[in-house]
Formats: sequence, structure tokens, C-alpha cells
Amino acid sequence: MNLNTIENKAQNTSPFEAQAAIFKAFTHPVRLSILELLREGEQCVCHLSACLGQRQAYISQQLIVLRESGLVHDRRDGWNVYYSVVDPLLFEILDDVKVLSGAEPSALPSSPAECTCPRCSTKAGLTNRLSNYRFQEKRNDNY
Amino acid sequence: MNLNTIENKAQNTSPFEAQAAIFKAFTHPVRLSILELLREGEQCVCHLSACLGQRQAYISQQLIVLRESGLVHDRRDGWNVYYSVVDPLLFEILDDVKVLSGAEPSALPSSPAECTCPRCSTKAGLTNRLSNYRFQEKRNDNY
DNA sequence: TAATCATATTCATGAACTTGAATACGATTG
DNA sequence: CAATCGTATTCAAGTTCATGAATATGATTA
Repeated sequence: MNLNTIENKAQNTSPFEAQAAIFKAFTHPVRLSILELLREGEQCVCHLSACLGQRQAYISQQLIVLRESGLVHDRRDGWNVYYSVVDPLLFEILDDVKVLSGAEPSALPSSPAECTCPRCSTKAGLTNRLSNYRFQEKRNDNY
Repeated sequence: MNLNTIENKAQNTSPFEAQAAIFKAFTHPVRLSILELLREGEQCVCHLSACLGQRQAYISQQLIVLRESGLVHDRRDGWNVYYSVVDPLLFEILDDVKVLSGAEPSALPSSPAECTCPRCSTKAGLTNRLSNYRFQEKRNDNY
């Protein structure tokens, strides 16, 4: 069985190609951190953006990669779009790779203590919303 | 917790970076097919080269990626170098991704019916060795 | 319908990966 | 030691990925 015929290369029909495509979606630290946050269930983009300290556009880019790979799907509810994993089997893969990478189980990246997401923090009212966002923008401009 | 500080980017200290590095080793169809062949135990480079119909140098390149990622290790025995997986947990990851990719279980890439590897095929004597190799070289020159 | 909010997309540049070709290396044999 | 065998490495050109900046889209509200 020749797995690298010209036909297979062109049409992407090899099962290994499909599997490699899935693995590619995992090869980015920000995407992995997004998936970790999705362990707790579906999350809106602004929540992910606030928790990870990354611009919304950047998070959206990474979410597009995850969505096009078929690992997550989105659901709109009013203003917000909520993302969640399609198959929880994904988390077993993350767990296994965590073992292979030698990460101690206690180093599991838990969700941040305080989420500045406008919709998720009921305590912080409208007064904090704009200021929080401007702080995010300012910090990320250093990159 | 900012997972993308400049320090972490430079020093590659984020746990997600380490996990992403492991995933990168999986993002190649030829490397995945090599790992499938390693399910049956350690294999020499010439066996992998013959089974996959790829040049030895090319297989070596992919094996280097797998070795540097820590997924496989090599053992020399005379002329041959045998590769095997470090942790069988790797195969569970492959199995899970196979499910996510929608591959039917019967489509498991079994080892080829006939291996033209000089050392593995006891039937084919020295008479077939050179001719087999020249056929390999010729066919791969088309790429 | 205009303004606002959350999210998505496009674009461009630099970095990283791919992969064939050529060649080097190290163990073995005579 | 010289030849041979299996394996590893280097190199270079082409391709893909990463990611910040700017802007577009689509739902909602006034």
C-alpha cells in the first residue's frame, strides 16, 4: 500500500492526511489553552479573550482553525457566540499528551481566578467594562 | 495567567508549548504511518523504508523528527538501527484521533502484505536485494 | 435606520515546515 | 585498511504557518 501516491497527495484522501490535519489544530499553545477553557463547557469569545489576555481578533483566528478542523462548533445567542468541543474524546487526547510531555498533573492550567469578561463577571458592572478592555489593548500592543 | 509573555515565548517554558511540540511530531502522514508500523514493535529503518515505499534518507528525516520530539528512541544492532516508541500511551492518542477523524476501525493501516526489506524477508535472498532497491529508487524518482 | 456591541475576515510580512538531492558517518566484513 | 552496507546529516528551494493591523459583518437596541 503506497500511502503517498500523487493522487492521494492531490486529493488528500489518505486516512493519515485526515489524522494529520486534526493534529495540526493542536499544534498551537493558544489553541490548546482555549481547549482547556472549554473543559468547563461552552464559552463565549469575549470570555476566552479576557481569560487568555489576547485580543478578540486573535482569539477568533484561532477559533476558526479549531472550527474548520471539526474539533469545536459555535452557537450564537444574541450578541455572543459560544464555542464548545464537538467530542469530549478530545480531552482524553489532551490528557494523554500532557502525560507524554511530562507535565505534572497539578500543573493543569485552571481557568484564571478573575475573569474580566463583561458578560461573565456579574460583580463588575458597566463601570469596569471599558477600562478593562482598554487595559487589554494597551498590554497587547507591546507585542 | 498570561500564557504568552515574551519570556515564555523565548524560553519555551509554557506547558502548552511543550504539548504543542509533541502534537507537531504527529502532523505528518508519513510519520503517522511510521508510528503505525511501530505498533508491532521495533523496526529497522530499512524495514520502514521498504514498507512505506520511501527513500531511506526521507524516512530518516522523519525519524529524526520523531526522535527529537521524544516519542521514539533508537537502538543500534550491528548494521541496523531499530526504532521503537518510548511510551505506548502514544498509540492511545493515535486511536483517539482515528476516531475523531471519522476513520472506520477496519481501515486500520495494517503492515504491508510483503515487506521487501533485505533483513526482514527471509525468503528473498541476496538475489532480490539489489533489484528491489533499484526499483524503489526508480519509482521514487518520479516525485 | 443609525449606533453599538460582539465577532469574523482579509491582508501582508516574517518565521517555520517540507522534501528532494547530495553527501557524510559509523559499523562490519574481507 | 579498504570496501560495503545501513543510516544520518546538510543544503536549498518551495510551501505553509503565524500573527498583528485594519476592517467587515451581523445581531441588537434606541
